[in-house]
Amino acid sequence: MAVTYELIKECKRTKARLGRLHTPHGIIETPIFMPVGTQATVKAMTPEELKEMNAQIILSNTYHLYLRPGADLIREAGGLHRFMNWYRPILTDSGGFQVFSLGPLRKIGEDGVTFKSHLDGSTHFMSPETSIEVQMALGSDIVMAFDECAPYPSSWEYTLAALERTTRWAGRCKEALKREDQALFGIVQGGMFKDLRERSARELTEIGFPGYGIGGLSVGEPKPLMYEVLDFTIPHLPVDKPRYLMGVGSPDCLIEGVMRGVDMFDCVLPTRIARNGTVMTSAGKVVIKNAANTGDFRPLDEECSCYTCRNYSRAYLRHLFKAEEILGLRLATIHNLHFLLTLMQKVRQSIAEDTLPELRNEFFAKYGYEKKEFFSKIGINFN
RNA sequence: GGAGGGAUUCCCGAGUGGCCAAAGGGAGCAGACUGUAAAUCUGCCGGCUCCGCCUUCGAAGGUUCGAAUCCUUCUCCCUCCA
Repeated sequence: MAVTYELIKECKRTKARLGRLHTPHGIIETPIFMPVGTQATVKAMTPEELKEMNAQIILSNTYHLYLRPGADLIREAGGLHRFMNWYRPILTDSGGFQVFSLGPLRKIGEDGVTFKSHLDGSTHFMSPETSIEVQMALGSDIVMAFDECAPYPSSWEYTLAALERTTRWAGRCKEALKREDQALFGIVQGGMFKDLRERSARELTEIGFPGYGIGGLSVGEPKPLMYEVLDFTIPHLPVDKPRYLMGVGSPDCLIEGVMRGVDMFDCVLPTRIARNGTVMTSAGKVVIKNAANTGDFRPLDEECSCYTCRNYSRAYLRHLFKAEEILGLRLATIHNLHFLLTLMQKVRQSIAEDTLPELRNEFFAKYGYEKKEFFSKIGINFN
């Protein structure tokens, strides 16, 4: 098998696990956060920068690369790793999420999905088979099944239909994948419904995959609901396979997810909010452009050891964002990715030491989540 | 010396008798962003005892029920002709 999961340790106090994922391009320590590089680039980052912050694996996207530059070109380039000069593991999303996010531009059928390109309006068809075909051309280490991510909220009936289709498509994906150096992960759907999540997990594990994505979450539902779904979904997934919670990346959700048995996460959040001028720090979010940072010559986060925090001040970052200098985006992106990657490093360490609950409580207290939840309950919202 | 044009809320700039606290930008302030149609989007942006009132459109005076808009004088700026 191309990708195998080695379970190293199960936390004594939570459902967290310490593991290793063996892939053709190297070993990944789990739990892990995977930066997203949709268009064969983690926006604003060079591979060297990603390596410096210890990114172990990155994501890319089948739908976007299929549209541009096209699968043939990447095959000709010698695969995605060579094309983008990243030789560590790559996971490719199937385009399933675009079925959700490009809502008005697509039509779902049993055979596959007809998309209108967001680039030029041209019509394209993507099925489980074509998604896998493109992903084989890309040559990613982990290939995701082509699924249907239902929006939130959706009815039980609609969610059931999407889940059943996702299961059938997962089977077709497995049939279609021929390369032995790639591993296919199935994706559990089922919305917020316990019976449907269980059903999806059961059907997929019957087919059998080297890993399982948990999809259809972080689509607008409240966080406690997402945690609840994780609580009743993960016990139905095999212990000896990695679980990948798709699209989740706020620090609190990462910790809560790990405590519920999630091994892998990906999210555009750190890179996107960085470009939009928000950084994550151990004391909570900081909007860089805020007037309060004008004369603040401290680093973004005094506890952070990233390139940005080692060399630059809040005042400088604020200046760069105000002046719309491209370096600002880069420095903020470096920081945010480093922040989450380091957080996951600490999480792994705390699992090893059986101190994850303490880490969680300390982190939340300092980051300000407990406080925020309290104030939002009494109707006050602040950053 | 002569002819003409112009001065609008932090900046640029619409508005030429009532629907104007005054379009639209910009700046400023604050917020959102979770398998990336995102270096994007949203809100606020004269003051107050805020369903109403007060102050404001170079200055002063005037016409009018009513003026940023019309008239008079003044100040400053710009263009052109000598």
